[in-house]
Amino acid sequence: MASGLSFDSDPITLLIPHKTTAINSFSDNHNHNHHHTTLINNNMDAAGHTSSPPPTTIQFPLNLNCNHHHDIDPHKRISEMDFFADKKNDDNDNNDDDDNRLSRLPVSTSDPAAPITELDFNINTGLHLVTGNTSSDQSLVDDGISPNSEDKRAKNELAVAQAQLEKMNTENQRLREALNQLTVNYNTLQSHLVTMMQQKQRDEQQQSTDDHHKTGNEGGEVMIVPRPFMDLGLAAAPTAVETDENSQSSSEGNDEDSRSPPLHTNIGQMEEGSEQGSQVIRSGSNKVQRLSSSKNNNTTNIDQATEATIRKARVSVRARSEAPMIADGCQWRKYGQKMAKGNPCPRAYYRCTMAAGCPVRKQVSNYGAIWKQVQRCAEDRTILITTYEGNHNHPLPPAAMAMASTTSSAARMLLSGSMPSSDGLMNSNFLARTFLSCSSSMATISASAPFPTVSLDLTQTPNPLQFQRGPGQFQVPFSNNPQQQNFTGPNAALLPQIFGQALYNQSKFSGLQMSQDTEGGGVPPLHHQGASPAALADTVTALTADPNFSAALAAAISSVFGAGGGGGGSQPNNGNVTATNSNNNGSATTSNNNSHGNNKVNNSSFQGN
DNA sequence: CGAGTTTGACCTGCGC
DNA sequence: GCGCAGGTCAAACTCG
Repeated sequence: MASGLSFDSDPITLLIPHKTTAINSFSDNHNHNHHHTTLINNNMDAAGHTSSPPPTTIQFPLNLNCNHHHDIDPHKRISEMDFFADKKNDDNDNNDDDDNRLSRLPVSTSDPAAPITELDFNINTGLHLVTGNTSSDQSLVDDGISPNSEDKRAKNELAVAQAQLEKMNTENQRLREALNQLTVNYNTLQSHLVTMMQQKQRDEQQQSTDDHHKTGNEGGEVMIVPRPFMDLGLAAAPTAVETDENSQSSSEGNDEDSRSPPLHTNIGQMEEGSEQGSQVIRSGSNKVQRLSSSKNNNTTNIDQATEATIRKARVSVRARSEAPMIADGCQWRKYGQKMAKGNPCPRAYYRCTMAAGCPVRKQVSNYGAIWKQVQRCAEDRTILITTYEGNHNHPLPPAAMAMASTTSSAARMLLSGSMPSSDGLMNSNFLARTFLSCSSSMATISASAPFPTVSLDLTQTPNPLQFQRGPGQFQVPFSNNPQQQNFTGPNAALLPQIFGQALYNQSKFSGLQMSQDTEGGGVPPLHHQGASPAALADTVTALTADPNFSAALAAAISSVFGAGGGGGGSQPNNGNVTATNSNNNGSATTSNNNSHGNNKVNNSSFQGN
């Protein structure tokens, strides 16, 4: 089992020391690979012979010790011989050999009679008989009237039985593999089915949307969101691909082009700019609200409403940082600022500028939100709430992708509950589940108005011991941007890498889970690709059940976010990942302005973009 | 001069 | 219907 859950060089390797705890927590449920651990515990408990509660574990040492032929205890011998006896008796019914039956009795029952001693010895080394006995028996048979003829015959039978056993084992193995393969195929088909159903649903919605769009252009009042650009809930790779056709179909009469050059490959602004002849394309989100609330009362109201709800799903990341904005790997441009009621700090509105028309927006507010929620002290200005909304319609750097995947997965999980990850985003889904499973105080879901929101609270103070973990644990790859290595100490810029690392680890973990299932033999792999949400949840739960995991994860992230709070933010980096000196004025209301060198808000220096 | 930010005004939805 | 609050726009402003 220890080898089965080996995390190799992953930072999550830190789980290993606590693995036994986790193992014991769920080994009782479904993993037979853990019986070795259980066996050890039983043996330890067996010193008193009374403290081993479950009698079921008694059977497993027999299987586990099967490789040690010299350690066969009487129980094992009996069980094996009984098994042979049954088989032989079945065979003897056809062979009608009375002598064999008679000679077999002592063998099968391992009768402690005298003749059995030698036979017993042979049995103990019986595995060698499979290959060696035939020839030796023949040589013995050449003796003709040897007094040991019955023994020879018995050995011969034993060899045959042994061969049969091996054959059966082989076939059993083959069947097991077939079962595994079948299960995998089943899961794959199920995923395809779900994908196709979703695709069909989207197509239908798209069709109705196009109809609405046409009528909206005619009437000049209906604003249609063509496709889930801002789809946090159903963000998937195909979305970006499908964007093109949607954009082309909806690009007509788009006034958005007046502000930004037409870019038909990234037409996220179509989402907002469907109103023909409208002077100003305002309030994209409001349009979405309009879409969901009043305008679409034709056929697919429920679906539209659902999709609108999905579209408006938000992911709020609450972190502790002195920087005015966390670095999530994207370029942002501030387009507004508003004083929120009851919030002493204004809320800043950002729009993704990595691609023209990217619909992703985010709101950044300081402690105000928490102030409003729990009346926190005003000194706690390190609390930063970043709310993401929308889905990028362009390629993202790895760091940004990690964050985007995390947020979108969290939103998807919020909206879909246990939707199987048929879209290949199971990894991020896993991470989201991980986050949401880590702690109830770490992740909260607010389905209340106005929009369903997943809040990832990364402000929880982790276990201080987690910070003492050695290098290599939660190691953050800086290779994406060598310039970042100039930073000393943790930095908010590391967050995407953390997420990405977690994603990477998660993918490896899923792979391990797979192999574990296939090799365990006891548990059919029913949840390889997240096809079984419950099983996946079990896995996540098993992983996150270890408080050290959540603590370590929170520690890593909090250490990233809390760079400023912990004194690591000596430099006025202010969350700008770029290695250039971002002369952020430190104002709480204006974030990342005038980042000289690269005028983008942040994170623009990722390689390869 | 270009790019990004600031900030007042505007729009919209919602509750009373 | 009115007022409030959230969200957005765009002219003005800042900065390199």
